[in-house]
Amino acid sequence: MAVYDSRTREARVFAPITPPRVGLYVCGLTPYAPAHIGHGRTFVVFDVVARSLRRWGYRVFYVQNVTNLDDKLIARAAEEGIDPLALAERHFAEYARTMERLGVRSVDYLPFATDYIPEILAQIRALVDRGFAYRAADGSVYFEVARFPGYGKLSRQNVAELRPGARVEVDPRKRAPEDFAIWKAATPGEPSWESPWGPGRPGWHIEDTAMTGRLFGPRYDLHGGGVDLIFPHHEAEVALSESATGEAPLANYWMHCGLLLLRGEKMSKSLGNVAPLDASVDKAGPGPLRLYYLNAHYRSPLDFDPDRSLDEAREAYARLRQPFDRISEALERGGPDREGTEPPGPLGDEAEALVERLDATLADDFNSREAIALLFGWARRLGELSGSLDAIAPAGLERIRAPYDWASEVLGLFEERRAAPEDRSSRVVDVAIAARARARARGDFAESDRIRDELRAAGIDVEDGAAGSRWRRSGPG
RNA sequence: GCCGAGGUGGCAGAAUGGUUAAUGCGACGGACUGCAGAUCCGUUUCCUGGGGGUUCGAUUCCCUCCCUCGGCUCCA
Repeated sequence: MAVYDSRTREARVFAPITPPRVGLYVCGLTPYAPAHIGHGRTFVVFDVVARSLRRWGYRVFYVQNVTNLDDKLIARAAEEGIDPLALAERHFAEYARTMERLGVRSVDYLPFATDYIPEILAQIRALVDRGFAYRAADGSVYFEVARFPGYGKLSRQNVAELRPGARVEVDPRKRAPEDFAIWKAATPGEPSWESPWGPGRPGWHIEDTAMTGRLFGPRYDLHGGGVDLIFPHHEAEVALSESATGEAPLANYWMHCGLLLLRGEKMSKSLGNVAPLDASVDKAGPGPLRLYYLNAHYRSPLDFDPDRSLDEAREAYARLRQPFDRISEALERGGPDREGTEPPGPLGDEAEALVERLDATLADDFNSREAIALLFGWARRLGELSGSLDAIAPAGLERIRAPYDWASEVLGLFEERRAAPEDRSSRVVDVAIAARARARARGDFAESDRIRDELRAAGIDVEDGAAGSRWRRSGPG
């Protein structure tokens, strides 16, 4: 398995510190507002990373932090007149529901920043004691970048050439513009904790290193997040942890997910170009949305067009899953004891070889796009024999379904199909279809069309073919 | 200004120092159908930002220019 490490800027063979265990840490959400479709990309990508590693035998401990207290949360909560921690809780609950719908279930632990205050204070203490951090007059504590010579090695930034204040105003309490707050002095009315430097709350960067220090130790295997976090956030994490512990590197591999752009630009509240994640799951369905995300290399930027991207993904997803549905239906119809033939030709062997190839493709820096292209090839292959599936014995059907099972396990596709097999065997629908068949047989197309329209209104699509009528649920797949 | 990622057909997006540059969407044609949709098959063999260079051969490697996007100390 090889992964592109954004620290060394090259693809490297993956070797965990203590195999088969893998510590995976991904920067999660600051739940000050509902998650948008760009967040979804990052979390689906790392869901596939975790699924893949587990499939290949690694025992992954996947941690994704939740920054449940920061300036934006406090500002937003003040607008709404509620407690910032409660606001975070509310948006986090929605986020968790959306992740569940999207099939993102690989995360083992979602620690909240405010649950790690003792670890944060301990790390600040270590940094102050070692001379890497200083207390400002108001009781805030800052990390002094000039004391850490390795600063910039992750992002390859040169401190002298940065442009302070480009996006965020420079805090006058700092000794140097590049210093950053690790403890923020309390403001009346905001949540705060006692500390040796006065009451306050944690800065952003130190929450991650306090958590990983506690959960993984001074070094761990894999750190992920969006590319927009490389600087300053991840650079600050490196500086904090390596200064506090004296051990390096903090993470052996850094994976950075490309941004999802909305018509060429990053989503932001100020531009007003935010596509909410939950509504996108509603519109596209979990499977198509995952397909959309995974249909680009994770490191590439991905351009989202709200007018067409989700529709395209739905069309493609429906096409991809068609043979899978046919196989599953054939299996359900006959039961495991149904008699039948072997799959024609060497198809079963091809399926086996394809699964190996899919694993190899994903093992090459998680090239999900290439894997999807291979899966479409398999769909085409199976489409050629769609009519004769019924003749194949259950064991044979399961063999040729193997690439789809792979896609389900690793990419998280087609899970909705598995979750709701009862949709396929609704007696009521079968009765309506039978009534419509009788109407068609006697040439009563007005009645036949009326039944079809009513079924469609109820979310059932009817398809007429040579072998009779078939039906399926319409709507998000 | 500095750091980084990109520029591939109508659109979204892969890949590779070498026969027709994947895959999907869309479009077109056909099969199926009472019609439609869905599905299946086929076609879309004049697509690699501009200019240099290395090479027998460059979309791929090197240089340069242009453009877009991201970051520059609280963004997935």
